[in-house]
Amino acid sequence: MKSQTQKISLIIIVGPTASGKSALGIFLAKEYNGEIISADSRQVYRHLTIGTGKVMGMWKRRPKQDRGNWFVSDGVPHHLIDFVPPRRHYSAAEFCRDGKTAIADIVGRGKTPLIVGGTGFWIDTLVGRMPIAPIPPNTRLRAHLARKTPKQLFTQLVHLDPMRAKHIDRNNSHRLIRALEIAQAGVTPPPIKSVSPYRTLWIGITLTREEMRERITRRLRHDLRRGMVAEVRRLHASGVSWQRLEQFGLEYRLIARHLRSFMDKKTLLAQLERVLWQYAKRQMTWWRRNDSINWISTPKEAQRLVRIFLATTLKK
RNA sequence: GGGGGCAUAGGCUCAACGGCAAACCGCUUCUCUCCAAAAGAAGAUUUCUAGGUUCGAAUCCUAGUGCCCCCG
Repeated sequence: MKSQTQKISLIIIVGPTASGKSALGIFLAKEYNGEIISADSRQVYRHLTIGTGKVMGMWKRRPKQDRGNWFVSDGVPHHLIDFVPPRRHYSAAEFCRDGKTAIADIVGRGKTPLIVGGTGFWIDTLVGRMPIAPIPPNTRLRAHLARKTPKQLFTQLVHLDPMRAKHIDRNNSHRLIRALEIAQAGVTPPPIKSVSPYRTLWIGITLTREEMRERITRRLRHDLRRGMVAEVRRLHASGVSWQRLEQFGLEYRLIARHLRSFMDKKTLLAQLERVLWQYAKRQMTWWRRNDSINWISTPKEAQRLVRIFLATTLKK
């Protein structure tokens, strides 16, 4: 049993798309008796496999008398991956909640949790860098507000929650609607800064621009050869709407358009490269302002950081 | 060989009575309190070339160059 005052140690691996996060995660998990919590807003969905770059894995019965199954890749259990039906929505708040449970579960069995993934926002909510309001989505309200212009939404927010209105992006309907949702619930949002219950080691994979481009292209070619287009066709055939595929973004959005003949194969390839590149840059923009990240370029550097990190835990 | 048309940013996109050269996409950078692979913001970059007319030219005139079309 850990003492109440001792924080749980977390290893977090981030990096732009196709940078090799998953492989590094598995490598470190094997090396240091870890289990992986995937932090990827698309890999949570079942049947989104090739397009999300999900690791190859199998659902296996959990050992001992433990209930349920888990997703195992290369002998390493992965949590919060491949478990949500594609037609259902899974939010950052749910990830935050489920992630905490998963961490407790892993630590409870004496293992080290490694959070690995490309969705920076989700990771930040999980580790307490970015608190979120415990107000569930209100579909009816959202549908109602969706018809208003950002200007109208902003005006409403000024009345309901002037503090929030002060800082919000007044052109961004998504954010305005969510802010109104929270305001209507009559709950004061959590403080900007909260104390994290975790002790964290952030590891970020850096690549030169050329390397990033190369990896994206290579991975894209590989995924197309593996049948990424067929995967999207299958999803739609099984009842996932074009609209839903559109929401998934990137590969799913563009391939869905291709399947509806909005663009030919050549255009598709060019567009895919483009949006993946843009995505990778957006990811980097998110992490660039996180000073805690140790940027590394080889597994050896990561290994060294982890060794030191875990050694200092034991001393305490 | 003869006739006609077109030429505006990185772009098989595209606007501008002779009066501040716009838009869209891309590019660069940024934002982020439940759609985050989402959504939003800011910025850089342009009138084919050489002359002429004019207070003033992307716009009118002349020539050149390139592309397209028609007639032989």
